[in-house]
Formats: sequence, C-alpha cells, structure tokens
Amino acid sequence: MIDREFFLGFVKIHILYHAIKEPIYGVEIMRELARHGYDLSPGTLYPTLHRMERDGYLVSRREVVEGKARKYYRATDVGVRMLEQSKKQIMELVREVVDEK
Amino acid sequence: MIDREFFLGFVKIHILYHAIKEPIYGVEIMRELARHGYDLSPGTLYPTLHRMERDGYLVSRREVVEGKARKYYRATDVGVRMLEQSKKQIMELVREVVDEK
DNA sequence: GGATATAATATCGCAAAACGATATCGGGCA
DNA sequence: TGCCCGATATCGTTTTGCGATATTATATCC
Repeated sequence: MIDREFFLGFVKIHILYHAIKEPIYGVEIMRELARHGYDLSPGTLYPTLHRMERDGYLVSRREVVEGKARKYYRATDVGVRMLEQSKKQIMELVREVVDEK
Repeated sequence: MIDREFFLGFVKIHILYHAIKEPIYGVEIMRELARHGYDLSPGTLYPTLHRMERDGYLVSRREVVEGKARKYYRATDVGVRMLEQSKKQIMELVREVVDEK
C-alpha cells in the first residue's frame, strides 16, 4: 500500500465514516479499504479497531451470521463528533494543498 | 492538538507542500503548523523531518541567517510525486466521507 | 578574546503504535 | 465428535511519537 506513514489517518477516518453509516465488521472493512487502495493486514486492522473502541470512538457487539461469529462495530457520539472534526481538517487541507490558491 | 492519531499524516502532507513551495526550516514549520491547529513539540517535529529526509522526500542544507544556523529543507522529486499522490488520496477521501453522495 | 545570550536543532528514554505472521475461536455439518 | 472455514486475536519485533532536556552555533558585549 501507498506509504502508510502518510495515510493511516485516512484509513481511520474511513472506518469512522462507515461505522456511522451502518454496523461493520473486520473482514468487511478490510475489503472496503482495499477498494480504496489501502491493503491492511489483520495485524494492523484489528489492533486499530480495538484502540478505537478503547478510546470511545466505536462500540462492538458479537453477532452470528450464516454460522460465523462476527464482531460488528458502530460509531459512538464521540466517533460522530470526531468525523465532523475530521471533515473540517480535511477541507482545511484541501484549501491549503490542493486548491492552489 | 486535535487527536494526533488521526491527523499526523495531514501534518506530513503540509510539510511536503511547504517544502515544495520554498525552502523551510524547523521552527518556521512549527509556527506554520500551529496556524493550522497542529501544535507539535520539537521532539515530534525534528525526528519527523529526519525521517522524511532519510526516506528521500526532503533534502536539507545548513545556512546561517541573521547569526543563526538554520537547516533548510526542500522537497525532492520523490517528495513532489508523494504530494501529487497525496492530493489524489485527499480528494478520494473528500468524495467518500465529505461530499455525502 | 572569553563569557554570555539566544535561536535553532538534536537527542534521550519511555510509552505506544504498526506490522506480518501465526494462532485461536466458534458455529455448522458430516 | 471431529473437521472445515470465516473471522478475530495475539505475538514479537521494529518503528514512531512525545515531552523534556541537552547541545550547537553564531553574534555581541565587556
């Protein structure tokens, strides 16, 4: 994947965004992120999800779907606010480095 | 500062951008970043600059200005290409999470 | 010309995150 | 019960992040 040092924050914002729209689980997120060019290994993704839950951005619940135990994450209010702030920072970045004022 | 885990990549992109426009030095970058809400300590900034140079995004040269030894950084071709890719990723992120398609 | 002031950069030491690889879990079904 | 398989978790090591502190280099003043 494209240099993680620059883009791992993007990945976390993607995760937040999807976890607000609907409950998501690990493997599904990995596929979704891969669609955007972010190929994370489980050794990166799962600890990231755990941290985001520990820090209050996400909450999880177990669920069995088609005989498989999944862990669905959804965003908390804190997570929603974090995404709002992220959007502001993104647009600030766009104005500065993309828009070539 | 606003949760670094999400935004440290933004900081690096800012640095690249400025180092393309003109040579920049540490303290100046810190002030510039502070303008955007990113308050880094030198213990974070300088190792970051060193890494970006080690990884080929920046090159530095010493210079004495008004009796003070500064280390000016400017972006390499690799750095320029990295910023181009960053812009693409930024706009991709905007389409996904900001534009609310 | 040695001491001092000051802007600027560098490092230290610890804690936390990142990561690929590997292991483990848990439910259905033969 | 044993096995398969989607899915999650952990292990061990390297790298990064960070505040605090130290060091460097130049000019100025006595």
